[in-house]
Amino acid sequence: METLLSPSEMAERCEISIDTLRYYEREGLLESIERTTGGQRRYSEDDVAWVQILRCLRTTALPIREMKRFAELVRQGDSAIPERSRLLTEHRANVVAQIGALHDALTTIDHKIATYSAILDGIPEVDTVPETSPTLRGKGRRDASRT
Amino acid sequence: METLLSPSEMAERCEISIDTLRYYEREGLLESIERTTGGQRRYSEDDVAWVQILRCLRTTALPIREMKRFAELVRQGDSAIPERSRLLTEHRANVVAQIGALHDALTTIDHKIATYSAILDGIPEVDTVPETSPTLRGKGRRDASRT
DNA sequence: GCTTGACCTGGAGTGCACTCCAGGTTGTTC
DNA sequence: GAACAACCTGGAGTGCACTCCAGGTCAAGC
Repeated sequence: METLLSPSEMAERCEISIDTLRYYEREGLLESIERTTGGQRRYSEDDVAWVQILRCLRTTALPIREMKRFAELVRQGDSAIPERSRLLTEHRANVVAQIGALHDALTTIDHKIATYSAILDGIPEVDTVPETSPTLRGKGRRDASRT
Repeated sequence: METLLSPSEMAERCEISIDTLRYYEREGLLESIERTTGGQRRYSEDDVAWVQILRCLRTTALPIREMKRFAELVRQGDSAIPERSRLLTEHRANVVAQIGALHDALTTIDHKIATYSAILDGIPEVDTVPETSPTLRGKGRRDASRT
């Protein structure tokens, strides 16, 4: 009753290329994929779930090397759950840090965009320290924003 | 009165390697860096500010190719502000998408960690659909979590 | 049973963003 | 003025995560 997926179906389902699927298998991230008598791969729903975890980890920039380690721990069964938990918890901190860094960058980008809008709206020098005298500084600069 | 920084000072200040600084210069991301009479680089505060923008863009995965385009637009002065604004606004959407993807991944990771904790605490089968009968399914599986 | 598209393998190639190196020059400190 | 670290250039090398390729096999429709 279980539906098995051909490579192209699997690729579409997981939003990943067939080549990447084979690459992951070669690297040992994917194992014991069923085959037809002719030797063609057939992926199960469990395989889909596992690839989705792999994708989640890749999205969050876990290196393939670490994903291999995780896959190895999964192979070891329940006895390796504490170690798997430790690995994911450590990685979680990285993800939180990444989100933080992106938030900071977003603030910078928003500030820059706001500065551009201000300049386009004719409000002068929003991005720079106001000059205390009308003296022209900075090598005779003419532009409202250097960047 | 302006303090100029040596390459190593600049590297430390911007948290970037000297090699990367030179690489950026070669690629045209950094321009008209001052030199001593002997030919050694001296970086200004403006250079620091610009490198910090570059770093912000790299943090958010803007490709070097796009950063070059942005640098080119900056070189063109105020007339290119609408285009710069457009570029950053487009990129902003990517950053927001990245943050969203990381949030989703974080949810998945947290769920996984919670499952592990539940297993370690002895609560069975939290990660899977409860069985309607005590029949053992899934190829005689013995582990509480497949992944 | 023939066509045609999907799939197989091992291995080579790609793009990106650095990173390192050799061989020489500069600048600071004693 | 000698020693020695920091710097210079052009170019080669690296690590990562795919991605592509050649040459052959499989399977579904007509």
